[in-house]
Parts: sequence; C-alpha cells; structure tokens
Amino acid sequence: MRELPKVYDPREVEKKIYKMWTDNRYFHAERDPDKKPFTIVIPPPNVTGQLHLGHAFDETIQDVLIRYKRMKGFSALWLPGYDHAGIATQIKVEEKLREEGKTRFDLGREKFLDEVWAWKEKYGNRIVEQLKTLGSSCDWERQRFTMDEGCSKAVREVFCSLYEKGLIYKGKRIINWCPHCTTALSDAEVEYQEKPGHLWHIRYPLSDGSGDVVVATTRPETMLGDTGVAVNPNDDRYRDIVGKTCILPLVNKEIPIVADEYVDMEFGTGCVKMTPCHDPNDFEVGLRHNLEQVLVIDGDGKIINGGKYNGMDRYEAREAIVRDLQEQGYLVKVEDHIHNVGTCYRCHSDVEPLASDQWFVKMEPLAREAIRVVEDGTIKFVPERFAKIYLNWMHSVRDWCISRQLWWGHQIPAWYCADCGHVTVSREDATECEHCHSKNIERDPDVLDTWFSSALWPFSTLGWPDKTPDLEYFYPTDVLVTGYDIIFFWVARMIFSGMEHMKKEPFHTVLIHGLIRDPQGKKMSKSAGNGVDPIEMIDKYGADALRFNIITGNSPGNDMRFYVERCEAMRNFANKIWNASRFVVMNLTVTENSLPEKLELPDKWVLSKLQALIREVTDNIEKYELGIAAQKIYDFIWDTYCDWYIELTKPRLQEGDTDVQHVLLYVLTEILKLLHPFMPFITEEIYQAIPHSGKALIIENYPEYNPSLSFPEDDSAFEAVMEAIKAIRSRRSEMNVPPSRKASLIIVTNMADAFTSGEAYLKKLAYASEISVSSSVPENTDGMVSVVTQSARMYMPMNELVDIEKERQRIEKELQKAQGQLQAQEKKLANQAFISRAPEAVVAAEREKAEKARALIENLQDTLKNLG
RNA sequence: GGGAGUAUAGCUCAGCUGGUUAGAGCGCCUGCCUUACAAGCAGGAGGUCACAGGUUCGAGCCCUGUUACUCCCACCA
Repeated sequence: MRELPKVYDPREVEKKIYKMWTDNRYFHAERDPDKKPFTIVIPPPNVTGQLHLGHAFDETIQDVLIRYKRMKGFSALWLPGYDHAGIATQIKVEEKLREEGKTRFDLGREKFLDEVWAWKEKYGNRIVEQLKTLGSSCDWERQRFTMDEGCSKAVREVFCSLYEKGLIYKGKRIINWCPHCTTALSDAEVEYQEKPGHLWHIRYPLSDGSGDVVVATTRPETMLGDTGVAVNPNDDRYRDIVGKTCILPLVNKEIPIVADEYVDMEFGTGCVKMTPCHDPNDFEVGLRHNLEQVLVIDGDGKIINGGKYNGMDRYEAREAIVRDLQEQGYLVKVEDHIHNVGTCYRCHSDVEPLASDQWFVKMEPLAREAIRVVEDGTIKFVPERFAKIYLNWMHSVRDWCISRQLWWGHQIPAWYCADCGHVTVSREDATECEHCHSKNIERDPDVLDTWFSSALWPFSTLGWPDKTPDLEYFYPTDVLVTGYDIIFFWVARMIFSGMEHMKKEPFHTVLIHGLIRDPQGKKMSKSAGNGVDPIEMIDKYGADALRFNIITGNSPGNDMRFYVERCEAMRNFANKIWNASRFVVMNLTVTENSLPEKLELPDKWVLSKLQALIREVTDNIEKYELGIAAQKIYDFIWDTYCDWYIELTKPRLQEGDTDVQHVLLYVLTEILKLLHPFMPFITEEIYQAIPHSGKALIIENYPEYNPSLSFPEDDSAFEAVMEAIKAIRSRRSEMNVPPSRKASLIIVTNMADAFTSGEAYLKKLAYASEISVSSSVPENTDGMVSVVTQSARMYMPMNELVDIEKERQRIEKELQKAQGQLQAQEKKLANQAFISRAPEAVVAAEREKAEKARALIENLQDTLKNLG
C-alpha cells in the first residue's frame, strides 16, 4: 500500500499504466483451450489518418467489451489494424506532389508507390499511438494492414475464386466516375445532394422539316452525346413522330426518335434526349433500341468528341452550349429545378455517370446467403432496426464495381493477351497467356476498391487462406462495432464474404452506434472547423473522462452531441473516485482484502446495494447497454459509496474499528473492478495502490452476483434510518440552522433496534448532540421541532427557532399530502380489476406503499396531537 | 416515391421487456471551507413526457392519426 498523491494527474498516470499493461503483455490473447475465445476485429482506421471523435467512440465501445470479457475469463482478442484507404491516401500523396510541382505520372507507377509507402511509414504510426492514448487494449502483436502480405494473399485468392465461379466479371456499364479522383466508384461511394439547378427545354427540329420535338434536360452539355430521342409508346401527342429522325442542334447530326416505356409522359415535355454514355437509364434504352454510344465527357470532366467544345470543362461547356442554343434559337425555355446530384464520398466533386469498362462482383448469388443469416437471426443487429436497413439494401443491391483507376491498392490480378485477347486471372503473377502461351501479355493497371480488402478483414487478419490455429480458434469473431454510416460499405460486404469464403458468419452481433456531432448537432468536419480533437480532450481531462463522456448519455444507435462540459464533469467524477480512494488509503491499517465476520447495519446495507449493482451492470453489459451500466456505476460510487457509506464509516474509523476498514476496502475493490472496463487507467492506478491479491486489475475477475452478501431486511432497516437523516437535514435547512449548531434528538419509533444501532450515524449526519430512542413521546414538546417519517417521530429542542403555529401548519400540510397519496393508493387497491389482473408483486408493492403511507399519517397525526 | 429516427426540466440527454412521487449532467436559488474531494457537501426550485384519439386494472413507454425536425434509400430526364 502506498500513499496516493493529493491531486490526480491523468497524464502521468495513464502513460505509466499503459506501459505496465503492455510490458506484461496483458492485451495478448493466447489460444487457450480452457478458455472461450472472444474476438473483435477493429474497424481498420485509415493508415494515414488521425484519430477523431468517431474513432474514439467506436474504440471505447470495443475496449469496454474486450476488457469486460477478459475479466470474465474469456481469451479476449481485440485485433488491431489499418486500412490502406486507396483513394484517400493516394489523394494526399498526390497533393503533396502537386506542392512540389509534380504529378504521379511524372514519377511513374513504381516510384509513386514508393512515395506512398514512405508516406504510410511516416504517418502510419500516428494513429497507433493515438489508439494507445485512448487506452485501447488491442493485441498489438497481431497488428495487421490491409496491404500486408497476408491480406494481399487473401485478396488474390478471393478475386481468383470469385472469377472462377463466374462471380467476378468485366464489362462495359454506366458507372459513377469522379473526375477529381479520376476513378470509377461503386454505388455506395456516391452521396446524393439536393442542389438547385435548371430544366432547359431544347428544340430538336425534325429531319423532314415537319416540325420539331422539345426535350427537357438538367444537363444540356450531355446533348453532344445524344444519339436519340425517346417518347412513351402510349403518348398520343408523339405517336406520329416515332420512327422519324431529328437533327441534333449544334452537332448537326441526325438521330432517331424511338418509343420506350421508360419515358414518363407527365414529366417535362414527354420527350427525352438519350445520352447512352452518360446516363444509366439512357444506357439501357440505348441497348434496347441499338442507339449509338458516344462518350463526350472524359475522365477529367472535359469534353471530347464534341467539336468546338472539346477540351472545355463540363460546366464551362454547359454555359457555352446554352449560350449557343439561345443564340441559334433552339432554347425554348428555362425553368428552375431542384435535382439530386451525385457527389464523391471522398472529395465531394460532382460524380459523372459514364460508360466504362470495369470489373464487377455479381451480387445476386452472394446476397442470398447474406440475407438469410440476418433474416434467420444468425447475425443480430443491435439495435435491431438496423437489420431492416441492411436487408433493404441487400435485397436491392446491384453489382459491385470493384476496379479503381488508382495506383495505391491491390492491383487486379488479370493479364490481357495482346495476341489472342484472352484474359488470364491468376493467383501467381502470370508470365504467359494461359490460353495461347504468348508472352505478349500486359497486367490490368487498375487496383481494387479499398472495401474489397476490408470485406475480408475478419478472416484475412487471422491467417486465411491458410488454415492457421488462430483462424481455427478465434473465427468466427463475436461482435462487430461500427457506425451506421458504414453498414453498406463494410458490414454488408463482410457478411457475404464470410458466408462465401468461410461458409460461416464472420460475427454473431453487429453493434451499431451513432455519430458524434458538434454542440449544434452538425456533423463534425475539417472543412467546417467544428471538429474536436480527442487527443486534446485526453490531454486536458484524461482518457478516462473522455471515454466516460462518450459512453454515457446516449442511447444505442443514436447520434450524440459532444460537450466539453461533460468531459469536465467526468473529470470531476474521476477525481471523486481518486479522493474516495485516498480517504480509504489514509485510514487503512489492515493489509488484507477480506470481509469481517461481524457486519454492522450500514455494512450490510452497502453490500446489499453492491450486489444489486453487480447484477444490473452485468445484465446491462451483456445486452450492450453500456451507457446504462456506466451510469449505474457512477451513481453507486458517487451517491451510495461516497456520499453515504464513507460518511457513515467516519465515526467507526475514529474509534479504530478495523472491521469497517475491511468493508471499505472490499467495496472499493469491487467498484474498481466494475468500473475498470469504462475507466481503465484510474481504476488500475488505485488498485495498484491498495492492498490487492492479483497482479493487475485488468486481469482480475469481474464481480459476480453473490446472494449471500445481500441482506434485504437490514437493507430496508437502514433505509429507515437514512430517511430520518434526510428528513432532519431538510428540516434544519428550511430553518437555516447551520451544521455547527447541534441539537439533541428524541426518537419515537417501533424500530428501536435500527435507530439504536444507527445512533452514531444520526449524530454525525443529522448533526445531533445526543440521542435518545424511546417508545413514548416526551411529556413536554414545547420548543421542539418535530420531524416525521414513516418509521419515526423525532423531536429536536430548538427553542427560539420554534413557532408552534408554523409547526402545526407545516405538519398539517404534510399530513394532507400523505392523505392524498394514501387515497390514491386505496382507490387502486379497491379496484377489483387491478387486484385480479395485475401481477402479484405489483399488488404487494402497492399494499406495502399504502402501509407506509398509513404509518406516516399516523405519526403525523400523533405529532399534531402532541403539539397541544 | 419508399423506409427509418427523434420530440421528456432553462440547455444536452437517460428512462432497459408498460407497474412508485418521471431521473442525470450543466445552469439556477439557499446554506456550508463538516479533518477524501470547493473539480466538494447539504437543502431546494423547475416537467399537462409534441398534439389528438385508442388499447389496458395501469401508458413517457404499446396501437392509430396529426404536426415539426433529422437521416437513409430510390433517382422523372
């Protein structure tokens, strides 16, 4: 046992404690056949990213679960790692190059990748350090990276096996293209934003000179790629012109007018220009009617195949085209129109839909199992409602575009033969065409979507495709913790990947949390400048305070606002525990943590409360109600332990009672264990400073409910004493009597035992000078203040402070209130329907309440009588 | 167009399967440096649980409708 310093300094303590944990390898999970495994794989943060509050939220939840399970005797593995984050990382390195006046093409692929790896080495460690600062008990010995050798092997295996099964194919489709990132994106990577725009009505003259058609468009620049006009076959207005051709203005090209059900007669003019290369619907219509495909916007968002507009940016071209149309008399009218524009989830540029040759994963066959395991409950979402969101998406999922026109990532293992055109897809790097054995082959330059490798994370990190002991022991993992914003990106893809490649669900529970927002409820972002740096918060208030702030005060799946003030409050809580512990240490002469044979009333009371807490907290954690569990521990520590129990021990400690020391120490230790998953640092630090049997709190056993330490009768007996104390305090406060003015106390009660053994506590907490417990009322109550509870009538001589008339009024008021309450209770109990239909326990509780109300009323009436 | 969420004290939010007098933090008022803690202690004020119906012995919680705000999906050019 050692002295605790007067002020708790989280900065110093946290560093020291974390080192102690890692030095002793407490985070390392062994494959112990005698233990059950409990596994969480971390949602891999961007390797070059920085920890933000979203991570802090996510990691804290995982750390609480892992620490809890570790203490519950599981071999708890929290597997850490990082994502190469293809687009995000490549953009950052390209930005750096741009500052040096270079592009990636100046360097060439190989040198550029060297640059990215160097970048990764430089910044890849920062986030690791930040995770450690937060207290994350990850098994760092198993740290992985989505582009390390093992993960690369897994990616290669998956790509090849899906290709062999016909579940990966290459084809020309309309895909989402980001002109800024210059790559294709998947549907999930497009965010739609409502933006104000216009609806331009443009006149296309009929070739035969018999009139014209007017089309409406939100994107006039795409007219350069128009290869037809479509109308609805049931539209009487246009029946005559179907089959005719019209002249595309500016381009001066003859294009057909076709009839297709796709066209909505109600919208615009009922005539739609068809741009097969830049609109998914037009693409489909074009295929049905054999329309020509003309690509007019290239990968940089510039016009091609557009005559005089070539080389213009798409928005520049829009202005020019509208101007020209107007000048030449083709523009009929312009309307304001709000429409949804797709934007890139990484850079927020407007996405350009364009026809392109890309690799896809065929989703329908994979989705089937992914749907089944969620529908049949093999995988549960917490909260449940997210299962619906997942299923909706999975039911209507389209093929997944997985090729990216980037250099940073897993290069697609496909080689094209220049001689026979065959595509060789291979687990080993190909040296010749597998079909014609020509050496004249070239590898596909594209890389895979970052999420392709993340999808394999739960098993690639455990060694798959090799049959490793880790995979055998730790897979399937248990809980996957993440925000609702990446259910589609990641969770969905892990589920179908796990089912396809492991034939086993990757986890049984998906624990979904919300987003952390700023105090105004806005999303935190770098550009808005409203972000809060968790590291700064840790520095100021301690990791424990930040963790506790984040874990409490929100309900599962809901967003939460972040308040610095709450960090302060939690810092205060940490300090409260610290000082309570200091108090215990200062008063400790015993060196062993054990319970005495003889327990006094408050001891039994606090132990009973502790048992109830243990049961509830464990229940809550098992149901992933971490915030509720944390709140209950908070309340117990502050209210039950500090404000009541410690105060109650003071008289006994002064008398040199060592039994009470034991109880103090015992309860404190149990509290530390309960709290440890939430506030790991301060609890460990205190544990190390008090007498303890184990080596470290982190590997202690989590408290178990023990009914032999629950004493319901003593519990309620002591509650009666507490009630008396509270009533006296309240009375004194109303009368502005300072604690320094003690008063003698006469207690009339039929619970003499409880009040007699509680004398010392009444003296201390109710500021009594001397106490007499009797069964009869004093003869003369003049000049006495009366305080009444259900179990006692108490008198305090206060002489000059007492006004009989006011006393009478006050007690009459209390009496009235109590009678009102009793009336309500009696009414309820007189209700035959209630008696017969409500559960017995509820009725019994109601009867007890009525009893108590009657007791209180009786006491009040007697007191009134005695006033004379 | 489809789906989901939220509405509880001045502010931010809890309230777990319907069962006391609806809670916490911050803020506010009163009194205390009571030898662990003023980052504290004691006492207190403050709520027709969005609105209207319904189910039930009993509703903040369940059902229906309304209003307001938020989000996701779809993408009529």
